Amino acid sequence: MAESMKGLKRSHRCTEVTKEMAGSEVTLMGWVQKSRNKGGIVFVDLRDRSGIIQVIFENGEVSDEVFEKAGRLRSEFVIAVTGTVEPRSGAVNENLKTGEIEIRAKSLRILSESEVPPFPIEENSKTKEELRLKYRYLDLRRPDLQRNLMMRSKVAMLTRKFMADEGFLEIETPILNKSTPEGARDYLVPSRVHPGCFYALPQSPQLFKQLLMCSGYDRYIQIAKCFRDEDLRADRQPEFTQIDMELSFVDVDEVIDVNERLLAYLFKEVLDVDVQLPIQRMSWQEAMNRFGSDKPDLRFGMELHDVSEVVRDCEFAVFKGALENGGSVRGINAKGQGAMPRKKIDKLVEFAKGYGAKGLAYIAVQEDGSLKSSFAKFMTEEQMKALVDAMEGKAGDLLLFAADRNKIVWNVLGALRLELAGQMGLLNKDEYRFVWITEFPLLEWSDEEERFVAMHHPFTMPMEEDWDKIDSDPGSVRAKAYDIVLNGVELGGGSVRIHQDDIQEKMFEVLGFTKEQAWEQFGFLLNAFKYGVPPHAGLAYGLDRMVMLMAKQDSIRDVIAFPKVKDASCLMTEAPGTVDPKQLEELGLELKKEN
RNA sequence: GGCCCAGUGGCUCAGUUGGUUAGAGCGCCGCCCUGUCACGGCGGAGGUCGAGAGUUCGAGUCUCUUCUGGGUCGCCA
Repeated sequence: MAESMKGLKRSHRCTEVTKEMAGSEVTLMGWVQKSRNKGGIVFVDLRDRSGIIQVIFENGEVSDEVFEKAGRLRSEFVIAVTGTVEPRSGAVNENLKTGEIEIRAKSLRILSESEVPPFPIEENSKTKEELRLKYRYLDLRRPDLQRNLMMRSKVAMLTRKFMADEGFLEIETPILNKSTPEGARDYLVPSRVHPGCFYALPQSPQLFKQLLMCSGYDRYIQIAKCFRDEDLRADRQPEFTQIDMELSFVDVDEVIDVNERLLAYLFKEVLDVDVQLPIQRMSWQEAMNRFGSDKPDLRFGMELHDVSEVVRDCEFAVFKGALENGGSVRGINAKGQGAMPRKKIDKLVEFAKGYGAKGLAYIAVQEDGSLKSSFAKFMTEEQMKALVDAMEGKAGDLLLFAADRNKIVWNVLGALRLELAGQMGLLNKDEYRFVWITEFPLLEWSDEEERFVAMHHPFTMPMEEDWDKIDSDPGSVRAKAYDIVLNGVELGGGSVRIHQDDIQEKMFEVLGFTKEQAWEQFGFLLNAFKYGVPPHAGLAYGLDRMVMLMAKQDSIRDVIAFPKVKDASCLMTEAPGTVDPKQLEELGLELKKEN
């Protein structure tokens, strides 16, 4: 029978009780982590979000009624205990923050009983995620998830504080918006009042924050929920949270400056980690050439080497073909992996094929300096030696090569580099290596759409020095766009926005919009720009990813209270669900009959 | 949409070349225990081996289909 807490008031959380409070009376409330009944004395580990403290019920010291009740306690019962703080008369428990003290109970109320939970409520759970997500409210009781969510709260709180001190205003933007076709798929919400019309949930507050700049709010921030109807990953959820900001009258450096100081502040306050400022900057081109990725993990080396010139005259058809088609041959050097068994190398080849490679060439430099290679027979001895030298290959190294179009070569070697680093144990979660990636291409060719698409978004400012090439060589125009990358994860990104209507019109033209289409989609923004628009720029972080890295987790699900699974459903609520036909009728919707 | 991994008591797992009645640890239930904290002792309950079909004298084990979860490619301005 659940008891009332009438007349009781919690005095402390469990680990707020200290040994200096010995002798005083406290009232604690929480969950029974564990009870150890010794017959004449009952030990109860009491848990709340702060941690655990031991409570003792001693026969004779408490009333028979209380002692009998204490004997009935089971895991996850919710109880209220009033008692005296005492230094432990038994052994100290080094594993507990409160290990030197205990509460000698005087009274006990069972506020709520509990069935046996379907999995143990404990740190470092080995329970399958499927089950944990079905009972997420129990999973969230576990100390590691509680720490993650408390850290997340702290990051959000500190961000607001820092940005407020920097003169930013927190302004909310709408959730029900107009759909725009560029970019990710929208989540749509049917309109009851306008049958056949739909709102779209925001993929980001992009256009609204630009309008706020037009309206003179010169520094805006929002911790904003965003929605994208795309397939999930360990670091992608259909709904996620951005720390979104926009600034007026600034160029790239000022955005970077305030954000570097924000990052340094957050990492110092939350993790006591010192971020060295300024954070390193690297152009997109350099990142691709050196790391095969626009989000390079700088915690380790294993950089790409372009060996196209070294192998230009060789007879190996794979290399020759790639070079003749305007591609390149590049390699990475996996130090000390020269003895890797053939089977494992074959697995790497398969791995590379998953990223578009047709194959993977390798040279294993043996301890005696001799070479084991998949393509030596097509090469002269001098060519092989030159290649090994170009790769800085030493005895015991494994050299891996990809030859194809640049995009594929980068993609393959970038992925391979990370895979090998993982296998070689080079990824230290305690190390935080930031880098700004700058000078992104403005446009990217889409084979599917057979046109250029915006790499960032259509409002991104091109670099002045490249603008004259917008007609002759659009692919070579760089943008005033920047990403902040941490340990190989894209933490955030942003750009300087176009505020000149002639440049904006040209952008739409290059992207294949007719004037009518552009006005149909973005008319409100283009109109706003007619009435005095300040130069502005902004940036948005993935808050979930940031907290994931800070909490040293591998998935953003571990820093989101109620995440969705791979098919975007919720195992706990079973959303999405069907709706009553009446609701559909009201919305003017009819479902297609399934065959 | 493609590829890869996993699914065996409540939880985590083992289960040999297909062969008796499918095991272990933890948890759970009962009894005992006044200094435990991975408490201890004694006893006990609990399994359509994710589902379906097939091969076979015989399937947890082999084949096919399917479901669920995870990773990833495509996708994610």
